[in-house]
Amino acid sequence: MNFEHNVPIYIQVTNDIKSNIIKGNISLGEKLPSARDLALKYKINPNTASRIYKELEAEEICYTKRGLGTYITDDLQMINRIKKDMAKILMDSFFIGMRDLGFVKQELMELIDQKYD
Amino acid sequence: MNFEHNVPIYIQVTNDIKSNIIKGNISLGEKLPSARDLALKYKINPNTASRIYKELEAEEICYTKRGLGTYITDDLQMINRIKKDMAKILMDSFFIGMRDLGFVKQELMELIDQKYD
Amino acid sequence: MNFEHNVPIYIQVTNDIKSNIIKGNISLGEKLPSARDLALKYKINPNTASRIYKELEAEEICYTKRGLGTYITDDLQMINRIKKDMAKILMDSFFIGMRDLGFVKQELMELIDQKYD
Amino acid sequence: MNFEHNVPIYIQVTNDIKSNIIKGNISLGEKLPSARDLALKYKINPNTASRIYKELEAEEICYTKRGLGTYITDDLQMINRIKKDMAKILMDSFFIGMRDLGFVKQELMELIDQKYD
DNA sequence: GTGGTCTAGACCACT
DNA sequence: GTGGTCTAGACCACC
Repeated sequence: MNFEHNVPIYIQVTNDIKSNIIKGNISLGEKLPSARDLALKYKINPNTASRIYKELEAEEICYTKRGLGTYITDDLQMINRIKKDMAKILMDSFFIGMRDLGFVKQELMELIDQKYD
Repeated sequence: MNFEHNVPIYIQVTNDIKSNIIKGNISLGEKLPSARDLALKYKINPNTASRIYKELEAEEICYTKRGLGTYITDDLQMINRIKKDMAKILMDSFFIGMRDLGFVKQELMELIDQKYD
Repeated sequence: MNFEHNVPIYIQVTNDIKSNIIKGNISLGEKLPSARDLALKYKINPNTASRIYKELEAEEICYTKRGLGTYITDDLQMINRIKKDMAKILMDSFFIGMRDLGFVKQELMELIDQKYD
Repeated sequence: MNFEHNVPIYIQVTNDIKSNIIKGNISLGEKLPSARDLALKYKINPNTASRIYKELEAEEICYTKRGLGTYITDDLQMINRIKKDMAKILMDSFFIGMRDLGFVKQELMELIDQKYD
């Protein structure tokens, strides 16, 4: 994974994991790699890896069994919730930003058409 | 203007000024307020105001006449350039983000429809 | 039994066993299940079960007969001792905590009244 | 401040700050010491101090102005909220614990009386 | 000067 | 072996 400058690594990895959950690459209830292994996988510091799991825990996406590891929540609604949340953030900044630039509905439709050609 | 947490004030004000240029609220060649007045207008620190003008100058959106003040470039193409640049940044993060969340073209079209109802 | 996150399982089970002794669900001199059976009963790791008996032994609440199993002490004063110890710990953290929050005697009395309605 | 063993320093300091807010030693809207100064005051590592402010932010007790410092929320209801939250945690563990030990209402009343003599 | 992030490494409790 | 906490120190962006 190549990290963007200007946006914290722990945010980028957190989002990557969330995307993988949404896309089904990671299943509900699944055990995540240990913080140390996650650090190796993404070539980051183990402390940063811990922070990522802490972040995911704060969002109730995973939980931790002491001494055993970190697991994805098996709450069925969680996936929809984070998909909705992440989409909302993306859409809000996009639509508000484009509106401020003077774009109207028709133009946005055309931009999407171009994008998918 | 209400500032977002987590995104630098100087970026937010810079974008606000750019939007106003694009929307025609600020005209080509127009004189901008002094850094001190800008600070009062946006209720920000004067140092931050200076930085905003530095930023706008670096992007060749305005220029300084010594002893007279800061003026918007009167280059007609500038407006299209910044509109295109800002739109590109918004679209890239939007489309990449939504694609990572598994959204496809059809769904994006529907979201726009909903948004404009 | 549902375990609290953030508090060690071995502490929670230890307290549960102590409570059962105090409430008379477990009698003086009674034989406790083997560590393996305790693990099954509470759905915990056998190592954790061993640790629980070690803990109880350290507090002189039970003792081990080699080859026979683990037995509750038949010291009559033990029950009062652990009841008093556990109550003291609960009360100290409660009273100190509530005092730090600015609660006074009268308010505590009222809270208890509400609690028992 | 003397720290308890077994409970994270950052939790203890967080609670200390919360108590001070509740008791009125810290006012709404007040600027908190910089993370570095907090570290000096409590004789802890600056990183631990940062973590404390992050914790308080997550609970919406304070917020941070970039480059300026950390400030107590000026939400009037915040004080009642955290007072209620902290009291609830204390009371739950107290009442459940005491009930498990077989104490009844009358006995709790008497214990409070003794405590305040 | 202020907070934010990241790395490095140590120690501990829990399973 | 697993996560949790803490220290130490560095670098950066922001005001």
